[in-house]
Amino acid sequence: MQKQQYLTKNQQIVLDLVEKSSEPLKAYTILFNVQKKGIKAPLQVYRALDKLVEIGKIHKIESRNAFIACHNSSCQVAKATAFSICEICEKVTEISSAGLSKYLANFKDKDGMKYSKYNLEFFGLCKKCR
Amino acid sequence: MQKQQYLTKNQQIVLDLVEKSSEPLKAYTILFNVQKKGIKAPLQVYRALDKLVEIGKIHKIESRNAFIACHNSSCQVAKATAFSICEICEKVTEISSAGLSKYLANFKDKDGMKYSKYNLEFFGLCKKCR
DNA sequence: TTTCTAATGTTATATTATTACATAATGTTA
DNA sequence: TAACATTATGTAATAATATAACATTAGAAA
Repeated sequence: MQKQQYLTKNQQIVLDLVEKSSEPLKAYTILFNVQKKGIKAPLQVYRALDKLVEIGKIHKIESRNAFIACHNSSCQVAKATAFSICEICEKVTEISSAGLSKYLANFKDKDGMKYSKYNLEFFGLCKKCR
Repeated sequence: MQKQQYLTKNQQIVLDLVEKSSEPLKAYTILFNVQKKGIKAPLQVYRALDKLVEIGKIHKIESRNAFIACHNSSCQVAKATAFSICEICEKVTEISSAGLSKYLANFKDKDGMKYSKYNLEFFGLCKKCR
């Protein structure tokens, strides 16, 4: 097999669910919701999630152990992600700011090291919760 | 009780261990290493960690579920953290860049929202692993 | 067709984190 | 000091998150 061209059945089932959701979903919430589609075990979910993250279709919100669909058409690979997270209602929004991504992509540390990947999570209160 | 002034026994034991470590430690690794000091249960470790994170003495590396001592004297509160993580050797370094922290502290999203807190994790290869 | 690789299915288990409840220690207020 | 409030502790049980191991299947390439 060369590079996988289409999503597999399990990957598509998981992606459909995550895309329909307005909030980040946890792995076991996903599992519960796809059991009627024939996915029975955690590992089947985690494997689909791993692949979907790898190809940039979804992102993991690390501080929440939850997964959200990518809403940034330019994320073909999961390598530069930024989110805002409301500390009250837990609403999560993907930030797409050209300025921010440019700044971070070019950021060099003291040793002049540049990075191939980053994940940024901002916390605060969303409009509604303020 | 007012604001706690000194660390408690368990907090100090956990902090000592994390500060001595050259790499991020996982909660159960900490537990294993402090059992000789009388800490017996996971919860005792997690409670100490929670407090230490809250007061900024340590930080959690979210993508690794591990804890590292703060090496940035200005981190009195855990509200603005940035790390570089080597994807091969897993070395983690806290980044302290005035430029970066200023940029992120002032970052506003499309709605003009500013954030009270952020966590940024950069990934790449460290000097040794390149 | 044979081979290679990726995906699947399944069971079991490892790892990470919290709930619940009882007790002790310390600070606050009357 | 007594009564109280708050924070920390100890302990057992369990919940939530994630992976290992192994057998099988499916599709693409040689």
